[in-house]
Amino acid sequence: MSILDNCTPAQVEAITHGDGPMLVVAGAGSGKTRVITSRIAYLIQQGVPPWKILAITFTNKAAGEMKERVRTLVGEARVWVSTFHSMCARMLRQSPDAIDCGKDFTIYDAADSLSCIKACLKELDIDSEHWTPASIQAVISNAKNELQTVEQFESRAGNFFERTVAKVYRLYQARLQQNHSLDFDDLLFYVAKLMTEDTPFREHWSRRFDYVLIDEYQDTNHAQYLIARELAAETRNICATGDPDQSIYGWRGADIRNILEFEKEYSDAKVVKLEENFRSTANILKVAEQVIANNTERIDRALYTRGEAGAKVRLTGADDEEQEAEAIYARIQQMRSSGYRYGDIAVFYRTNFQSRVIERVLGLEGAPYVIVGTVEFYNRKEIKDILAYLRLLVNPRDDVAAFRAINTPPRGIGSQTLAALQDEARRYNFSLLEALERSNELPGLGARAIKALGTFRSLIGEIASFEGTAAEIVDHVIKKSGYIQWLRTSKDENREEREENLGELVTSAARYDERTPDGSLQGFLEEVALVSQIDEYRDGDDRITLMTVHAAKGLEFPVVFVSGMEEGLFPHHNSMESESGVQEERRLFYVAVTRAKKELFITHAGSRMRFGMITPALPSRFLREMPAEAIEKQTPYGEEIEEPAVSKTYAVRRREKAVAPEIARDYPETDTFRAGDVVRHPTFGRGEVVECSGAGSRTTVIVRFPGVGVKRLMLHYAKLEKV
DNA sequence: TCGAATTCCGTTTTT
DNA sequence: CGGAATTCGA
Repeated sequence: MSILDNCTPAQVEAITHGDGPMLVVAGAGSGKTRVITSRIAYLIQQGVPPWKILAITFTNKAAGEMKERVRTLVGEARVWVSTFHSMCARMLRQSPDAIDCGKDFTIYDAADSLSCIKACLKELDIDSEHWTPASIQAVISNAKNELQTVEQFESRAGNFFERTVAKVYRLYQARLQQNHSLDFDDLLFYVAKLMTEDTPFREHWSRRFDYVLIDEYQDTNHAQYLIARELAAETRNICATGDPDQSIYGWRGADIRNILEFEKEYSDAKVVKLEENFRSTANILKVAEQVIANNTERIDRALYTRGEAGAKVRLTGADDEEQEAEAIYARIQQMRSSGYRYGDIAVFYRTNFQSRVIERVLGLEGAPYVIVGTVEFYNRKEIKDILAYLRLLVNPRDDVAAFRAINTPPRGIGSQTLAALQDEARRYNFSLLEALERSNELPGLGARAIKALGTFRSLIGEIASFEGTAAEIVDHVIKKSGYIQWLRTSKDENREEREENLGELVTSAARYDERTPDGSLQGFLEEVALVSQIDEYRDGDDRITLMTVHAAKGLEFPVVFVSGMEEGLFPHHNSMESESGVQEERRLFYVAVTRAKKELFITHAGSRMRFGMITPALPSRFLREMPAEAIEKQTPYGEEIEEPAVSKTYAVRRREKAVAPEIARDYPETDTFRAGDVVRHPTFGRGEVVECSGAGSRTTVIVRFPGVGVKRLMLHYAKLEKV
């Protein structure tokens, strides 16, 4: 079978493009991934050595699948297919002198980085009400993505907040270096710096590949843009593919200009547009296209399909999230009776917490499902605990790991002892473990503490001397550290599940050993650090897939549910203040809709439990942007709602009075209520305030609604009016 | 120092 | 509501 079979002329044009830069602007469902894999196969057929081809994908899962497809097409596996992050880690490890700590560095994930930042804040005695460690982390992350060094950031810091962040950035970076650790952003940061400023490094890597292909180019940030550009500098055979309408990572530093200005960067670039959609029915595509047309910051283009109209997109308003989940379950069963399998079905949501209700209802009903993301496997407490020991074996200077391992399970090393140890380490510029080595002479410690430290010291020594495969080491650590014994005797209600997870960790190490014969514990840990949520997900099982819209990027399902379409949730509060924020949310919705092949259900709830409180919500503005002729409105029970063509409401079932889907207003936070006030609520009607407590955005009002009951509402969300 | 009890606080989205 | 941080008694 030829690589070009069943391809459209535009696809063939992209696949067979010769040398020189090329931009493939590919709409949703236009066969973009297939074009890239086919192009790789084509290049190999044309005699390009496979090891001279580099393909960069967005996730490791996509990388694996792409490699597999190339193998099927031309029986070749020596192509380098990887994500930016994995690739950068490999580049740094292959260049021993590239960074100060050489090639033996540990990769900190977001949680490790956060605890490091917390430690820095503590050390600097910064304790602000207003700035969370996470917000400081985000600012530092953005700075790194923009390639701002500590010095540059310091010189640009204007206000008090920025100057504070600058201090943290400096200390954080120093700690990372001392710990021989890199966070996610550092991987890109260092490689981008080296590619632009270090001649030997650049020369080596820009000659390494003859062809560079980058997928999801619309989601690259500045550092990634530079890395890609320099990697392809020698031959200029760069092929970028993406879709500006699917740019959904602006908050992470992704710069949509990278794709919009590709033609400026490469004036001789060939541009191929793939505008035929092969994935969705006409009705689904119509909904997607009409909604995205509301974005102003956009290149005008229209996708088309030659496929059938298909079923209308079904829109359902439920009273609350519980009913919404039940409605989804009911429609799922309906879909099954018309021939779909569980595995054909996906449920999307904007934020992770929404998965809980859906999960609960599906579980109650006994429907099989899999959640992609949420508390990912490697983020579980017990896993991170054991990983801390493993990381310490690979990199004894990893203080974040040392801090975690030293008293888990508890072995008599409390905060006092730990503080003394840290003082010692800081005074002599030691790592925590180095300070531990001389802990016998540590001043101000009691005999008990010294003994406890000695126990831990010999434990680490014992574990370090153990040799074996990654799986054997993991197993050894779980047992020797006393962790499993501690877990078994603990009162943790999830202890059995946790023990199973630890078993699963050994299994995954064993799988790594099998897959990577020349692997090491370090290799395993690196893989663990860089796996994404979606990488873990394997389709094929006959189960319903639950995931965030972000995680759904690049996937497709015959049946799709997009849930929680409410103002404040989708679009999300934090994005609603700016027009560009709303536009990114709209692109996100566009991504969600275009995942569907045959059947699309969109749902929203009139109220939702948030922070343990019922918070009312209006239908999302995006719902009003959908074309009426492609929509069918349904009750939560699946009955069609006959309504006038121009309707203002989506969610009226119980009450006759319509809730006007007007855009959420801002409510003055100071305008509080008192007991006895008579108020009106858009859903619950008239009521009397029983109690009002809290301040600012956390103000809580308890209201008794005659005939409805007593409700606890958050003033920030509740649209309460004084009567 | 430990662990149970209590309070606090959060939610975008993720490599 | 549910996990993390903090407090407090032993």
